[in-house]
Amino acid sequence: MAVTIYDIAKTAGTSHTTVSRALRGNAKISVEVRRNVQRIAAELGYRPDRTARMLKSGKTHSIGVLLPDFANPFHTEFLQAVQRLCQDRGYHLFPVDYRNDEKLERQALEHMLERRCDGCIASLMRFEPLRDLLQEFWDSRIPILVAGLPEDVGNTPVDGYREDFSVGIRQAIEHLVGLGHREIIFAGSWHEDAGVAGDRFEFLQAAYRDSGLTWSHDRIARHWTGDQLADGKASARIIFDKQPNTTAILGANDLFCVGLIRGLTDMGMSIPADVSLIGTDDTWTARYWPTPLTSISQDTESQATFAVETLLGRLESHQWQPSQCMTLNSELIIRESTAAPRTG
Amino acid sequence: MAVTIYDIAKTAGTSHTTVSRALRGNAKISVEVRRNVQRIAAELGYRPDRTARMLKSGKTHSIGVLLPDFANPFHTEFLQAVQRLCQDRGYHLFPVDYRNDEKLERQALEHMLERRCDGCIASLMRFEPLRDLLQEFWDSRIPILVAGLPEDVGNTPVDGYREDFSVGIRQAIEHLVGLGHREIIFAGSWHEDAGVAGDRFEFLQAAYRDSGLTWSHDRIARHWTGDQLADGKASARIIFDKQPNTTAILGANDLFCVGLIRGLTDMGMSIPADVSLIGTDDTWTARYWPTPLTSISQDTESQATFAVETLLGRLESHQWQPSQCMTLNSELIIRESTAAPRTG
DNA sequence: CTGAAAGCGCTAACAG
DNA sequence: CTGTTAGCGCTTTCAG
Repeated sequence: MAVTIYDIAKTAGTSHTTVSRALRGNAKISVEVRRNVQRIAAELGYRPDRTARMLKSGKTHSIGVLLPDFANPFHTEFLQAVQRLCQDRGYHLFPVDYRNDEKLERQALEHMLERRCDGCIASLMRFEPLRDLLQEFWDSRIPILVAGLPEDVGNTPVDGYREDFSVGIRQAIEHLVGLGHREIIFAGSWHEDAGVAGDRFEFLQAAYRDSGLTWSHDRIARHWTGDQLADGKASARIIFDKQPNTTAILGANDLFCVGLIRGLTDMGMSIPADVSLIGTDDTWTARYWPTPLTSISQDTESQATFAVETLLGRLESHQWQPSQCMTLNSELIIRESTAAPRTG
Repeated sequence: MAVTIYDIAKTAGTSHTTVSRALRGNAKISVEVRRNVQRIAAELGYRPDRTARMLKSGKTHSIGVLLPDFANPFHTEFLQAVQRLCQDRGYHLFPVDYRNDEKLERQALEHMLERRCDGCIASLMRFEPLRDLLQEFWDSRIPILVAGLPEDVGNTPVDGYREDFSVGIRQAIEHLVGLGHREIIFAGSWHEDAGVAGDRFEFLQAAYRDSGLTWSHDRIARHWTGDQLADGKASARIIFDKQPNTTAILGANDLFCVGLIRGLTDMGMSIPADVSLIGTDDTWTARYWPTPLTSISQDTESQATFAVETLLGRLESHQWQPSQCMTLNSELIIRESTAAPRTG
């Protein structure tokens, strides 16, 4: 059916090996033979079969990128950054959206193992139940880099990075307290026992205390169905039903915030007049929102750079010793969604 | 390195053929042998090598999905819809974001050919310069389905669908004229000679005339750099510099509208008090925006369904006769971004 | 029901 | 510089 190097070899009157070499230009081949082969290949409409190449060479030149939700601008911005970095290095991306579904998440990881991706970058919901697969990646010598790696990975050998939200959260709380807020809620949509969000609570707690606020678990409003927009919208009511005195909210991610704003608006509240809001991630939604969102910013570009460099570094140097984890800083960007609370 | 069926065969004391059969469950294999093989495979941590499977069987079980911009919710919503439909049918998606870059677009298409995708769904910038590749897909018996197929595909054999914007645009113009608008601009960010947008102009023109408005090319404001958000933002000023009497704008896509709103807001204009705005695509941004956008809605779900059904239909039935093109209707959804123009 | 043998399209020693 | 030979890991006839 499709034309192969054998077809080219036949019409060129040479061996398929020569064709293979001529087409890729590495080896020493006489100029005329090369040109002739290339001409014939073009005439015949030859396309190399990558699946064959992969099998033979054991390299797929592809990096799997596992993300929870392509609808979330944070993840697509990250993906685009990764893509820009990879394409110059000759790697193709194999992006997978597991849509906040743990079953799909696991399947996707297994799929990457079976597809023999050269490497993998993954933003996981929960680290814990995937330890076995992560170990398998390591054993198969497929470097995998995990975004939002929890503090305690135990003896599971993985690379990764983690946001240090302590700074950003502290700045956020101080900013709000400075404006006069006392009733601040941290709201978001995450899985009950997600590791990442857990980390933030300690920072939160510390930040609250250091700013002279009393801490209690009521300060956290979690609502999870897997749909960030809907969860955000629903949260508006939930928060004010339980804590009617709330004057400021920290939203766990920008997509959730979009939903939250919708919910608040529907309740007749406006931002920042009735309630102050701080987003997290600082995606285009935060920047372009009619009332631009004050946000705790993650540096997507740095994350992507670290991820790609670490991954390709491992790939190209075959270093399999220590696993790396980088900590990145977060920072508060003040815009217009925060203001002094309504008095009285 | 990795464990193969030969390794399993050896420890199971059988042939690799039997192992292959036992593992997939299709062929007739005695229950005990099958169980034994499966147990050993699990113990050894066997993972089938998909690249080998692909090469041997000639099927990759993957559908390439080529899209211009993952940052645009319209495209990711489509992608997620396609994914939902494909996963039940046993196909994996291979999504590629060509980031509005014609060079990357072409490369990606070639890559799918070389990766031997079973099929392909593509939303292209311009049809014209890709005719040769589209023909190649057809010749290679790789069904490809093009979103936003132009009216005139000549003799290039491709499947596709196209939005019929005439209805939506007519409704939009009538809606605006009904509210009292006379100075309506169609604004967007598209490549100079993109085929799709061209279609809309005729509808536009007809719709303008039928509503008793005078038509001229000044009614169209095109600004293209490839970044929808930035283009939208910049367009606000451009539009009012040229046409200060504008009272309503039709935005070519939702991401562009987000930018446009930003630009308008920066100029101190509010929606719909100072200017009415109608979006296109009706993504979550339109629905969740603080002032929910009146939108010309494309039915993403229908598009995805048609795309997947047509593609898999071809794949499974090996029908290579007539190429199909479906026309889908658009419809105006009225929300809060449109109102009567300021009098005087 | 099971095994032996062939080969998917390509790359990579190893000889010439 | 070029050709011969041998697989990569798997599926698939074709005989037992």
